[in-house]
Amino acid sequence: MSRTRAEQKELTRRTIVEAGFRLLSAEQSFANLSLREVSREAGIAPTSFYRHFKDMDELGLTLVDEAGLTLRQLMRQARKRIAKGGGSVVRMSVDTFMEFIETNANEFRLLLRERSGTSKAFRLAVQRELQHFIEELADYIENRTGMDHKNAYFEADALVTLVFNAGAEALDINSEKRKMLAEKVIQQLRFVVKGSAYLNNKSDRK
Amino acid sequence: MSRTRAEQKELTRRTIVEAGFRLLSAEQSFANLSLREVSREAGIAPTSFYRHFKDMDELGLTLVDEAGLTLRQLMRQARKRIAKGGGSVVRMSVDTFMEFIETNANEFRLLLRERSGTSKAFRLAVQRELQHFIEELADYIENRTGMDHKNAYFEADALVTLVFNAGAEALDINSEKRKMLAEKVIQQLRFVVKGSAYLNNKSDRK
DNA sequence: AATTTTAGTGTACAAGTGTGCGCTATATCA
DNA sequence: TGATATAGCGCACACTTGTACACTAAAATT
Repeated sequence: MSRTRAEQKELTRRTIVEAGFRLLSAEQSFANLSLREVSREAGIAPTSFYRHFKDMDELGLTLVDEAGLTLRQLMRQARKRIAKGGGSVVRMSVDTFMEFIETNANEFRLLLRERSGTSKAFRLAVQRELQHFIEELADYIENRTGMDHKNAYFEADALVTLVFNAGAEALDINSEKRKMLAEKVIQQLRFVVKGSAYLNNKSDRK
Repeated sequence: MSRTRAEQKELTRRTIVEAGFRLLSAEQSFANLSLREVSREAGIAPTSFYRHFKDMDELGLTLVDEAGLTLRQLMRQARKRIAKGGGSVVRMSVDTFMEFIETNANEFRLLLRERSGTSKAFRLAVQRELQHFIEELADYIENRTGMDHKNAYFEADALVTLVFNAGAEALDINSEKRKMLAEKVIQQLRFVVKGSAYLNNKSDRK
């Protein structure tokens, strides 16, 4: 059993990470979260924190990674559902994303805020997560429509930007207004898709 | 001269406001700015701060208002230039906005960050500033194209969202990459404009 | 000229912070 | 079994923070 010790360590680490997520909310961002606060929530001594993370930044980057992972998993799942023959790709993706925001509001808030936060490392980490979606979507568009890579990328970037921003808006409104919001973003995505198709049809199918 | 006193007060108030702006940067946001820090920068005693603002929140809202005002003035100026017969409306507006971000980076950062910050009052204040542009643009589109109000609004919202986000991206890159960025956002705006026009031509002109 | 108002000051305090240091218990290794 | 490594703890320290309070000088009012 050369494991019990490492296991225990990993367990405590998880406790800290989860304490971190638990403390995020509309009123508290990671930036104004203190090492002592996290330690308290995790039920460990402040100095024990250092056994697992060099400092709060290291914890923060871990949280960003995990939030990104959660989002990616959800979207992959959605893609499976789409492939299996569900409805519109656009609507399905938007719905999935909105679902993510409702059930993982604080994870999303983390990404949203740190994308423009004061730590360059954080900003880059979030950017990387978004880039992931943009490139994947760009490939999909490129294959699907045959348009050149650059324009496919521009289109994908616009789509992700619009959805992400709608997500941010969703955080502050009640479920009544969310219907209107969903309608808005879907229409906006249609604008982009149609506009891109129109501007790229030098010799294309519909 | 029943003024000297009120004048002096207003002067000190300005000093505080400007100290606030001066302390904002890529590395420091308004959220992690302390009352004492601002007072120090303004050259007054911490307790004197209260003669002008109830608390840091009140100062913050003032800063948001002023940043919004600056942006609005710049855009109004741009519109005049456009009316006088300059080039493309889209390119002109984007150029003006990008200019704002270069010469007023910290004002923009303030808007960008507080839009998703931990204070609802701040978020609303920024939202109000953006709404201003969206509605103005929506009216313009509605008059220009005759499309219905809702779709004009959706289009305007998408355009502002895309430009604002490009601004956020611009903050972290060198002027070499900004060219590519400008190209990207302009193309994306074209997507939206064309797509919107296409989807709304039940009986329209070009 | 006497009185009142007020912008700005300095002191003080309680609360919170990150982190260095030395200790303990116990899992791991030789 | 004896030696070693280490996760977790408590204490201590030097800082920073917001703000209450009593004060002063001078502008404004009477």
